[in-house]
Amino acid sequence: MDSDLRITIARLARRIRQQRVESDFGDSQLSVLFALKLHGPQTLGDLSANERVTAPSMNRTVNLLEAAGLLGRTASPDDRRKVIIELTDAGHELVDETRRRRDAWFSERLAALDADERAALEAATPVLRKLAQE
Amino acid sequence: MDSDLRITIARLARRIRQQRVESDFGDSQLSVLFALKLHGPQTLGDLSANERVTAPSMNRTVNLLEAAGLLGRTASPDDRRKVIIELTDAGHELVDETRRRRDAWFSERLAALDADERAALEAATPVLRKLAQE
DNA sequence: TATTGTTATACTCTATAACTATA
DNA sequence: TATAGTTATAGAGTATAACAATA
Repeated sequence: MDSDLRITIARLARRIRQQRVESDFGDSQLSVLFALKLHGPQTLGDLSANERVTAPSMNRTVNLLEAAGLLGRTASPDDRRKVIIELTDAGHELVDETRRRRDAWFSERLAALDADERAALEAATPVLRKLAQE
Repeated sequence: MDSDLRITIARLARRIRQQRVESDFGDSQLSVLFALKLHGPQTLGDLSANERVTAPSMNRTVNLLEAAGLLGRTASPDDRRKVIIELTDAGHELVDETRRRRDAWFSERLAALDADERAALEAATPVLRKLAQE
């Protein structure tokens, strides 16, 4: 039963990811933009730790996003080894728009459920969030 | 609220994926092996359709798995354009072992939940599965 | 002609190892 | 020396376009 839920989650996540509009950025890029939107400016180390990705990997993603004009780097005033990364206005806009787009597919699916099914999902959401933490 | 659940699922799937032992194969490779274990021998077209991946992409994954000795190709007797793909004994074994390993992390998390939380997950599992389909 | 599988090519995301600059 | 970030390089997974073999 455990693996039943585990596999179901993996498959659903895959289906969500596949709902990608042509002009969308990749999952990792969006995930970084969302993290910056939610938690504000962060160093590269913060980002890589929170996304659980190596620093070089995060650096590469940040490079792409910077080239796309969605975020900016500024040296930290107190420790010049550190680099503060924050969203540009375009970055903020893209997050908002992307969220709307990604929700569309998922909302349609939810709308097709009955009240009991939706209630079950609502009750499970905080538990799933707890599992995802740490 | 919709996007809350959607993002939670994406994050949890990511956490599960990260619980990967060094010797593990990638998600896509495992997913193919699991599909073959569950539904038996299939053509490349079947696999790519069910995994919702293009044929060249699936072909590449199948090549890696074949080279690793986990599955084999045989020409279909009735239509020689088709190629039947099936698990080798080593493939079957690997699926069984991998399932045990992957469950370990997830089971630990589930064990830390209380009865209500587990009940909420159990109730939500069929709904999540429904969302993941088609 | 249409379908099935394959090869060629390219891009994203990931990693490890080695390097630079700062503390 | 240690830490923060970066560059170099490599491998997996994805895609589209073009091709071969078979129907």
